[in-house]
Amino acid sequence: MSEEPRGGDTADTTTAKPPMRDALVAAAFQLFLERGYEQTTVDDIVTLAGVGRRSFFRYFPSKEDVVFPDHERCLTDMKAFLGAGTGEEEPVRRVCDAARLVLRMYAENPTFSVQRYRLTKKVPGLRAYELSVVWRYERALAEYLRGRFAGRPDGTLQADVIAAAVVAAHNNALRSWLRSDGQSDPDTAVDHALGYVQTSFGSSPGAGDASAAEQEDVVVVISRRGAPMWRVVREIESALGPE
Amino acid sequence: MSEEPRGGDTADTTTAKPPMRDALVAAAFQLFLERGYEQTTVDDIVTLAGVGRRSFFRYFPSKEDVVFPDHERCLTDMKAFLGAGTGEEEPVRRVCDAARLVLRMYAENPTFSVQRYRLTKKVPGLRAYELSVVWRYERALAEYLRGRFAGRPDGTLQADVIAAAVVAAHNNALRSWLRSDGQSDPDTAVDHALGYVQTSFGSSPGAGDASAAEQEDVVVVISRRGAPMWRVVREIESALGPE
DNA sequence: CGATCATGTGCACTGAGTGCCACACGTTGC
DNA sequence: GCAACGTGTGGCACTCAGTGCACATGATCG
Repeated sequence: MSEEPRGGDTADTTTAKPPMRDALVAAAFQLFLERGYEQTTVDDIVTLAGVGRRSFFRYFPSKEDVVFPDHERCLTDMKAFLGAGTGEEEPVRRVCDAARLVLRMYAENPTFSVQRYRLTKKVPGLRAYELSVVWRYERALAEYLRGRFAGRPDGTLQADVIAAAVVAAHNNALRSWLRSDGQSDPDTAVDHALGYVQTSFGSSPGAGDASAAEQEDVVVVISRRGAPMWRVVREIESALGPE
Repeated sequence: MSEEPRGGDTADTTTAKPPMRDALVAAAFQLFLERGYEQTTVDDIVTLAGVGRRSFFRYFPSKEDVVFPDHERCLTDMKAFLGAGTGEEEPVRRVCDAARLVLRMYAENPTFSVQRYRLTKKVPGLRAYELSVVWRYERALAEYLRGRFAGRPDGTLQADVIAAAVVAAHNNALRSWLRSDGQSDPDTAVDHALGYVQTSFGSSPGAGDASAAEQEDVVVVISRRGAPMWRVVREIESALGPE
């Protein structure tokens, strides 16, 4: 695999630390692909990488972590992105943009992402671990939305549901891209999927995004006699657009 | 795991239970509660239960499984419920009803559910395992919706998103009930949460359920010029009434 | 020079999970 | 009665993931 795409040892502060870490990832994936994940022991990895067994667990807290080497950084980036807002953005749109950060990470190394996808699809243990990774993204989005929806009735409920919907839509598009071996265009697929979520939860998906703007904006408003007026107003408000 | 032969020979699937399995669950929870999950070894459990170590793994494929002894049966029930429909039901409403089966299982043993909730909240390993359990429910709902949405454009996308939203809403209500030590009313909370999902995805939540019928029947319909007509029709149809 | 710190290694240990075999039963058949 | 069975159970012995601890190196700093 790619032994060390980043050239200089004197690189930026974020990512240029460990040569050994990358060597372990490369050795691990080589063995995983040629003989399977469960058939590969940590000892096999470290002997191929030429390092001590103890060093493996210094870089990766578990054997599964070597399969997702960059998710920790991506989660940090997502939290930073969500925390860097002015607090005036449309919340649903904001979490959709945050989800796109994950797609960007996958799209940076298509071949690596596809290989990992095939692994996680086959190995139940890796699928379970991936779930816990995805769950942390979802929690980050939900926590952000909870903050933005504070005071709103059912704020935490809406935050949890929308976060789950955003993650599901993102993963749906991401998986279809991975299934195409990275041949299709991931960005338009994710835009389309997230557009569906935005329309479902009553915010116009467009506003600067031409591809999604023309697709669908249908919300049916029927108010039964006796329905609380504050709810009618809220639905209309949220249906009409970005706050 | 479940050695239940398909098709009830005696009573239905709930009551044909090995005594040893229950003894193991009881012993395990006693130790988990008094000294913690990670501080309890499988040897501790089997010695307290008075059985051999090997028998533990005969009934539970892993140590985590003893914490969720009845989810396998519940998942089977959910799949059976989804498969038993006539194919004419309103799909979103159907998966909401399926999700209520999970709530029912939790509500059957409130004290047990609350104890387990406290455990999973504290132990990261159990949280991860719970995620894989919840994921299987979500996949069951999504697969059902994919079948119902077959042929529809973006059918799988809508299926995945709605399934995720239903699970998130259900879990939101379930957790608030668990946090109240089982004192609040779980059914109304779940009805309310699922009602939010149903309105978000364009189907009236009421229709036969009196408690939910009077609470909210407000759907705002705004159709942008150029929106596909089939979607407008579908939204109006589903918003207007019982399937 | 010694002191400190960071990074990598070796070793022994715990504990989960598995494979294999033996034993205790209950039943059926002769 | 005994023999042949299938089933549930217990008892090792083993692999492997993960941890704690001590030790070795090298660099920097006083």
